[in-house]
Amino acid sequence: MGESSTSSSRRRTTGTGPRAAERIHEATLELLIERGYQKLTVEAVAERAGVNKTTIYRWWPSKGPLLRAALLRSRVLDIDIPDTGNLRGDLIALAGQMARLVNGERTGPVARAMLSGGAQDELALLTRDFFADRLEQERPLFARAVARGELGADTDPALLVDLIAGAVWMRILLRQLPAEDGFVEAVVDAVLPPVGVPLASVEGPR
Amino acid sequence: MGESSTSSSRRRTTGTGPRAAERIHEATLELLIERGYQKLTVEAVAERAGVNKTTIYRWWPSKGPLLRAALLRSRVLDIDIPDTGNLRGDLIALAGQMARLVNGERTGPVARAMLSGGAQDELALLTRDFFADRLEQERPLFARAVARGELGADTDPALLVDLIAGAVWMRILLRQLPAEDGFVEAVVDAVLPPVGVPLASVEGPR
Amino acid sequence: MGESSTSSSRRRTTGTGPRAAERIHEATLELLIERGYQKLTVEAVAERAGVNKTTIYRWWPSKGPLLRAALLRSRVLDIDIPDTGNLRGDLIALAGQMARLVNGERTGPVARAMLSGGAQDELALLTRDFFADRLEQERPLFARAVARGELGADTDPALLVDLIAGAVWMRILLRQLPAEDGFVEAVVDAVLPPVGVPLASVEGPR
Amino acid sequence: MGESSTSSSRRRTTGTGPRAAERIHEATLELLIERGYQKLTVEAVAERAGVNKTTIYRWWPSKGPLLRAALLRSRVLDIDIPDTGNLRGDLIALAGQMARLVNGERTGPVARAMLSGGAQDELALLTRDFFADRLEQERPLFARAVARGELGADTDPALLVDLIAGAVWMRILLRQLPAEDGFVEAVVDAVLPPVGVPLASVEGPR
DNA sequence: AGATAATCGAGACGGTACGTCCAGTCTTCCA
DNA sequence: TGGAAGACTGGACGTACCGTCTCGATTATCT
Repeated sequence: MGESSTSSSRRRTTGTGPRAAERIHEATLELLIERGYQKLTVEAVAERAGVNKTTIYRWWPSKGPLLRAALLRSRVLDIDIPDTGNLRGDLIALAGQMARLVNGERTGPVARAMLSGGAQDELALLTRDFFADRLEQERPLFARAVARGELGADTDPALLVDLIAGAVWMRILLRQLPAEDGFVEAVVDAVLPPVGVPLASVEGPR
Repeated sequence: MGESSTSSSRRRTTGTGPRAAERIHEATLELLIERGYQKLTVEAVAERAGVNKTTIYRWWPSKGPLLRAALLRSRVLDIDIPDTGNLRGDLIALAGQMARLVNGERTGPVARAMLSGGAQDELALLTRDFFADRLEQERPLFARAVARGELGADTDPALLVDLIAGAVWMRILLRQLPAEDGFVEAVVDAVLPPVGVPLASVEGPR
Repeated sequence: MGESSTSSSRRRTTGTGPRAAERIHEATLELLIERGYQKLTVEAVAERAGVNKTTIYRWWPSKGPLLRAALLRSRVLDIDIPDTGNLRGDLIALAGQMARLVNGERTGPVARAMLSGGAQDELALLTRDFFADRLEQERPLFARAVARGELGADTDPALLVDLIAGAVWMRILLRQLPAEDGFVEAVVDAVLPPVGVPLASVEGPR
Repeated sequence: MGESSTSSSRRRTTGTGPRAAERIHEATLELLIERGYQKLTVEAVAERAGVNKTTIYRWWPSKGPLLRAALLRSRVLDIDIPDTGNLRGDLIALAGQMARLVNGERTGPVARAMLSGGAQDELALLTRDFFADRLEQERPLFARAVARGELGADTDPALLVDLIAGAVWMRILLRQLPAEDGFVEAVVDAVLPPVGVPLASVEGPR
């Protein structure tokens, strides 16, 4: 709005990034998908984007921040907060999204990159923020569940999310096992037993 | 066994690895701890081990397998299967071990390395096998719980383990949050709700 | 003159140089002295002069002409034609000036720059003109000597100057030897033996 | 001798330089001649020599030492000490060699390079040593002249050489004037006046 | 105690990418 | 509307490691 108030040709790029920012971001993601985070090189990004290497270094100090910017500008990390009317449905939808993120042809490499660089590298910030943002976006979902009486008011959403997301990432990326049918449901049900219906298998005293 | 059938000192090294294997493994782990997986270089390992670079390449094709060998020879990835007499205690002990593995000064870098290289790199095998081995070792624990009646016979131990381990790794390594007191208990209790008490009514401190 | 005929403030700068010409010249000479010709960069000059690089490139095509302009505006290359009353005294004074030019803290780098760029670079013009100008200024000195009968009318001043200057530059800049006491006198006397007074050391038939 | 005493295939290269030293030296000189010292790049040398850039950097720290090595291995800087039977003839021959060195199609760029880098750069050592070596080689020439009685025993050969060489370099490289016929003779005669004839009366063609 | 493998070290190499500096050009804003 | 600033392409820098190769020198077992 205010940006275009004075003149249609007002500066768009200043402070924002290089003129070829979009091509650079695209090239970055393409190469991430093709080669993985470790083999992603600034040099290759520059070449594919048809841009000089120095242009990239002028705007991003290294591979990590570059990828971070590319991911933020893209929508691959966006999530879609479900609202199915009940907690179980919402969580299953969420878990399904995660499984798809982690498995997807285009998104899987991104998830892997978060593992690769996320624990110590320059990507650590991205990873932390990604999960933190997700959690913030998911809070209303849990608030609705509390309002519906499906969840105690003192339940910690972070814990539930960590359990579900952790299981999905663990299974698919670290264990490298396929997520069979019913996996996400099983995960959700494990942390969220149907109200009033004890797990059929949990008969004995625990 | 068969190897030493003829003589106690007979060909310890042939086909097994370089003479300086031990120094190489030590150097590898030291450098992993100091620099992290990405900045771990074969060249530095060779130098610190006082060995020629070619010697390392003669025995391991690259960084991943080298680190794999070093980790397998070390005991840092070993787990200690608890037997506290009840499932909850066992799982809390297990989760505590995981948290320590992931947080420890010497073991944290190893865990991070598994994330770094584990999802696609040459370390993927190590990661997969590590978690698979763990699960195998943990099976008796679950068998005891089933025998005690704490768990249904059809419960999938893998799911429980993925939930617990996933939450721990997610929280500490990806979210990069500290594991506060009570975290592991909360994780275990979340997947293992008090008997006969529907989740929705569990308002008490978890 | 003609420039200010209409108005005192009329286009002082047009065609003359950038507004910050003085700062740029100063910065150029400072950096030449600090770093030498080869490491003198337009970029550094711009930064030190507090001016954008393009401003410099608008006015001078490259490093050489820039330095040339800076030197011409400064007085470091000026010479002072001596008039001691006799040729030997004049030449010794001249040679002394050269030695000081070549050795001086502020002027030495300039002399070195003329060597560095003078033989082929963009500074070649400067170098050629510098020595040509010098020679023109020195001609009266030789004319006086001829008038005094100290020199044959057909003596080539250029040759004498080349011999003297060449020896000084050679000794100090190329051989990189100090100019000891008596050096300039020896140089002058070698090309100009005192009339009728054989060099004390030149006894034998030459 | 001792090197080949044991076996014909004994190591030839150790400590001497890269295997492709000769090709590298050739490429260096070629490029020096084609482009001049300033535009001589290690990268281009590597490419022309069919060698990787790192190979060059493994052996020489930078352009200067590389060129120095190339020049020393080549014979372009060699001089040929004349022995014509009299001092004047010897000096004229020497001065002629200098003029040819400085003017030659292949040697001129080398001389220019000595000016370019010789006064302060990494080539300074080369320049200094080149002229020092020359002088040492020329000493016998002057000794012969002294023995012949053409020169006083206390004459400083360095001074004569500086005068002659200085004049040649000055005239051709700095003044950028051609060396007309008779130039070297004039130079020599200027520092070596005809016996018994005071300078002022030397009217003849010089 | 030698013969014979296996193993190692030293030295060098081509190659990729790094991150940086600087040259010189182009585009865009501002006074 | 011309001067200045900012962004850009492009070339080279010098470095770190990669993974490979050759060749002689060591070890360690075998007979």
